[in-house]
Order: sequence, then C-alpha cells, then structure tokens
Amino acid sequence: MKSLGIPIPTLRRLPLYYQQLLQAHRNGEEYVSSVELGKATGSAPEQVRKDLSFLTGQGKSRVGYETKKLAEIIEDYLGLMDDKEAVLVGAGNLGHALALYQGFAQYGFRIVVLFDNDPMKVNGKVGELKVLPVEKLTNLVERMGIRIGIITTPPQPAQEIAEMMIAGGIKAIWNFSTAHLVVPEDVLVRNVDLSLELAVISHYINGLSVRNS
Amino acid sequence: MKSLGIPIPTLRRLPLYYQQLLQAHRNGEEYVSSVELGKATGSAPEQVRKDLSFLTGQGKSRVGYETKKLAEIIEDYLGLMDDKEAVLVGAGNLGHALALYQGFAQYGFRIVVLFDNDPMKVNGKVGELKVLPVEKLTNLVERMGIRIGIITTPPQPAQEIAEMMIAGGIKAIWNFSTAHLVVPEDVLVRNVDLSLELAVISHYINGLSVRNS
DNA sequence: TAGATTGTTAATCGATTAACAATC
DNA sequence: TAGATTGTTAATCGATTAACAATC
Repeated sequence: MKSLGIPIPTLRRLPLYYQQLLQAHRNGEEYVSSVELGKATGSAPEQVRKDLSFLTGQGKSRVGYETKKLAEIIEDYLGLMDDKEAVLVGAGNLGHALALYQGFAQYGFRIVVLFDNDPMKVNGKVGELKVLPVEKLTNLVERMGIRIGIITTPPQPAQEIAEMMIAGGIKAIWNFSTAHLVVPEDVLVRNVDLSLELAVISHYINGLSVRNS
Repeated sequence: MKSLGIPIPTLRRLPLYYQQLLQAHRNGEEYVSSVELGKATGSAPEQVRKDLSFLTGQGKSRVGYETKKLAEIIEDYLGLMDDKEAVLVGAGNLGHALALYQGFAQYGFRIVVLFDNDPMKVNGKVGELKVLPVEKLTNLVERMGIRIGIITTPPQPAQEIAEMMIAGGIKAIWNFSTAHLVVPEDVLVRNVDLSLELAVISHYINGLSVRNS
C-alpha cells in the first residue's frame, strides 16, 4: 500500500494545517507563517514547511502562506470537497456514533447506508439512515458505485465483510474491528483499533505505579 | 513524552500478539511461533521476535513461544490486569459509544463516570453511568484517585478540560477532540483524531479518480 | 538595507528488515 | 544429527530535525 510520493504522517498532518488555515481566514488573516501553523498544530515549523513542500511551493518569504489559497490547495490535494459516499457494516455502539457524527461532512464524507446481521436491527433506522441486511452489501455497493467501506463489527465476520465490500468495488476500508484484514494490493485499509491505544496508556500508567510503589 | 525503552509501535503491536496468544491457548496450543504470530497479526516474523525481545527472552528454539506464559508476560508488562478507572468528558455520540463499549473491560479498563456541560444531559445516565456537570470534574478525579481521562468534546473546551483533569491528578489523556493539547511533560496524551484518517482515505480515493478520468 | 521567512539539502534519529549464529 | 526457530547484530529505509542559502 503505497501512498505514492507523500508520507502518510504528512498526509495526517494536512487536515490540521487545513483547519488552522480556515480558522485564520475566518479571522481575516491573509497570511500565516510556518511558525504559527506549527504552534497551533504541535509540529515544528520545519516540519510544516517540509510537509507543505510536498504540495507546491506557495509560501512567500517574510509573509508566510496565503491562508485562502493554501486551504484550497489542500482541499484539492486531498479531494476534501468531492462527495465521498461510504457504507458502514456493524450497527453497534461505535457504528451508531460514526453514523451520527456530524464532523465528517466538512470533508465531503457521507455514510449513506448501514448494514447489520441482527434481525432486530435490520430494516430499522439509525438517525436518517436505513439498516439493511448484510446479504445486500455487495450488490448495493456495486449499484451505487460506492468506494469506501467502514467495518465496525466484531473481529470474526470482518474478513468476510471486507471481501463482500471488495467484490462490490470498494477501494478503501476503514477498519475499526480488531481483525487483521487481508486484501488485494489496490485496496487501502486503515485500521483504527482503539484497544491498541489502551495498551500505550495502560503501559504508561503501569510504569507510574511501579515507580511510585 | 518518552515511553522509556520500548518503541510505541511495538507497544501497539503487543495487544495483537496477546489476543493471538489467548486464542491459541484456548485452542489448546501450547506453543506458537513468530511466523504464526506474524501471519495472524500482519507483521513479519522478524518484527514479532524483535518486539518480544523487549519483554524478555521467552521463546524456545524449534518450538516457539509458550502461549500461556507469554500472554502473562504481556499482561504484566502492559498492566492489563490492573483495574484502571477513567472519566470521560463529552457525552455526545462518540462519548456514548465509548462508555457503552464492552471491549475495554478485557484490558482492565473501566469508565466510571461521564461529564458534560449540557443541562439536558447532566444528572442523567448513559447505560449504568452517571453524567455529572463539568464543575465537579477536578474534585471527583482527585477524590477517587483517577489517573485516566477521555475527552470527546468539540475542540474549543478541550484544553480547559485537560487542565481540569490534570489539576485533579490525571496522568494520561485519551484525546478524541481535534484540539492540540498542551500539557506538562509527565502527562501522556494519546490523540485519536478520526478525521486525520479520513484525509488518508480521501487522498487515496482522489488519486484513483484522477487516474481514472 | 536588514530581517523575517521560505524551500531545500544534509545530518540525525529511530524503526523495520535482513542476515545469521546459537540452540534445542 | 538435521532442521526449525529463536535472539541479536548489522544494513536499510524513511521520517524528522537542523542548517542555511535564497528571497522578498
């Protein structure tokens, strides 16, 4: 899984800069420097400049980066303004939260339908969104030309669901399950396993206890 | 923020190995090799051995790692079995989902109370958990000796909430807000900003569209 | 002009991957 | 013993940090 050219850490920092640029623009600031961007986002100014140099040289010596213009460049580069439809499988707590979360819309990201196996949930609704049976997954994805799938199921069915998604033409999977997914080369998988973060936190707290006792 | 000795990527892989070890143990397998662990978790076998070597040499040539023993070593190392109480601030969709999620319990992790500003939510309940007003945060944290805080609020109040947490003695913050938190050196912050993942996905899908058109 | 700031090249750092001797 | 597998050292890779010339 190559991201062709740009490092993934850089890619993940771009939305942080983007938000700051929008903010600055709303405040009527025409330019913002790498130092300011860095301070607001927690990166070193060199890092900011390096990251932005992947997009295109836009900064001006002495004044910094044009807020509006650079925000637009990032928008284009990440495709933030394109409408991106997604399906979500697994209408549990986390699935609900993601389906109802408003914040994704600002990046053109929109969940259009949920899937679940549980007969209690199927044909119900979560907010405005229908919950359909998993059997219809591949078909609907294909028919609607959807390219993004979100998995918020337990680990057991995750691989099978990924395959159904891919069969329907999905090219990017946002995997919240703890399963390790095996997919073809041209399919992007982004794993968000919250328990992995717990390990870091737990180890840190554990270290404190050991030292204190 | 140093994790003293062990790389964070390694720390994040340990729970993956741990789950596989438990699984193997349940299946009655006494030993598991680095090749098997790697295949199941998506790491190279060398990576697995390297990671495990941070803990203690436990493997045996020719047979692999003792499932039960290694699982226990990881448990100890990460402090998974210690009861770790946490507070959560921001009883929105994501806050609900985290509060209700069952999966954290297996790592000894337990959210004990929620906080929110919204008078509609305050003094209500989410599942079994009370929702208290944010004014009580510092005090309750201090009184109960809680060391872990979770922030699932909008970005604006996040810094202030972090400070209230820290004032009460919290040492690790799991930050789901998009805010960049500034904290003392001895406080661990783990950021989970889901929109950063969206940037990676969006850029990938964008790249596909460009190539296809 | 002097000074601030960019963009880029080079140096450093840290993690991953490869190689291989040791061992059961 | 032969072969599988570990543990560790060395090589590679990639990202971050530092340095600095170019520029407005």
